[in-house]
Amino acid sequence: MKRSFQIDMPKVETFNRDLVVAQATEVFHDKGYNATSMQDLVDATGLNRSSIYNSFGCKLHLYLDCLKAYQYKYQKKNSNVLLDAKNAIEAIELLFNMYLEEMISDSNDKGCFITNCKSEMANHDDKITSFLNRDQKNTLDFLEDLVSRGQNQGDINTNKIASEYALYLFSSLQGFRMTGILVQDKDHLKGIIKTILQTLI
Amino acid sequence: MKRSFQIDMPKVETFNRDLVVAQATEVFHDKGYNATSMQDLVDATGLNRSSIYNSFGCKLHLYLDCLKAYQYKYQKKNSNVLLDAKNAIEAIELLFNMYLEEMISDSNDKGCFITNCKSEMANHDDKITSFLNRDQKNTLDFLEDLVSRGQNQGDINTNKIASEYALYLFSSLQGFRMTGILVQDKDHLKGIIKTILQTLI
DNA sequence: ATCTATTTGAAATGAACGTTTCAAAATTAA
DNA sequence: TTAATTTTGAAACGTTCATTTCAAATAGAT
Repeated sequence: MKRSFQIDMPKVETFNRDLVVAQATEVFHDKGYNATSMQDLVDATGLNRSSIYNSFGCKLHLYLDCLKAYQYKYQKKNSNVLLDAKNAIEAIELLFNMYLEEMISDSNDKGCFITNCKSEMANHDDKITSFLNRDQKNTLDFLEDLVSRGQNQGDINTNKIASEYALYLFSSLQGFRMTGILVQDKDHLKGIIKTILQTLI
Repeated sequence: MKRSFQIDMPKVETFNRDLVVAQATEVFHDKGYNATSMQDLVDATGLNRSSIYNSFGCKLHLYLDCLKAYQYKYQKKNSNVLLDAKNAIEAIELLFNMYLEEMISDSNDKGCFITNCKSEMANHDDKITSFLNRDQKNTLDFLEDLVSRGQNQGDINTNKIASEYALYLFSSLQGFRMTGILVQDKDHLKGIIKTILQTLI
């Protein structure tokens, strides 16, 4: 722990914490939690085994840190997408397209890290389940706000209330990213996006 | 192996293979492949450790047998749904409703066993990946046929070709079952189904 | 240089892992 | 009964697991 208020300031964490988390995330995302060994993490981060335990506590805690970093990264990406969109429906399309590009640029797509976590660990560990529920709520709020603005501005229909469309989009996004694990054809994936959006227009 | 043509017919497999697979499936489905230990399977099946190896080869082979049994079970369920539907769109609705009922009847829904397998193991083991690709093709063919009939009979629109709608439904179904892991509100889930189907009408 | 805290290396912990082994028990057809 | 085969029990295999330990090395601040 850094304690900058202290008078003595001896050796300080030298490694880049964010980088280490990013390296660990890559392994966890690829292999899943249970198939990832501590040795895998030592190899991927270049950190000493003891250092990992000193700095992150345990395997599960490091995993949670990776989940949070991934969540933060994509929350930023999602927000940035909004800046490039002239309206809500285009924002949603850009959102799906962002994931599409990531999916096809990775020849062996691994799906969404958080969705994989849900599939592997939801309702098994309390901290994980809480994280997943919070992430779901965040995403739904983000989408509901987006749909709401689209409905106010007239580019999204008002057949259903914003929260209902938000849940539909949340569900669709998960399915889309699951599908991308085995379907790598860009046109096919584009077709899914178009069909998903059709309902909102 | 049973060899009924043999002259001598000594002790024959006594346990119920289908039952054992069903019991193993429950554990694999709940915990996933990697978190399931051989001891878990011994406990769940009541079989001796050696008997499992004699009869199923190895953990992965038993897992594959479970996947195949699950696949077969739901292929039958899907086919049966068609018998109760007066047209294609209703068949698709009944299909989603069948999953909905299963999801809410299980207070801790575990999602689709095969989708969880994809999330955990796709592109890691060749036999698993082959199974998943075959299952995907089966499902897409089933859905395409269904959509095609709906389009011929007029209850599904022809804005997109049947294969495109099939992929959309495949993706939507995966997302729907992923969503059900944490969303247990029946009305919310019903809303997703309605929205998914809206596009086809 | 000295104090303080971090990082490292390497070994050790004990438990759990998937899998194998094999003799004894069980079962059934001949 | 005898012969054939499966099932069982229990132990053992060697490996890997997550985690701990601790002395030595390192480095910033005084």
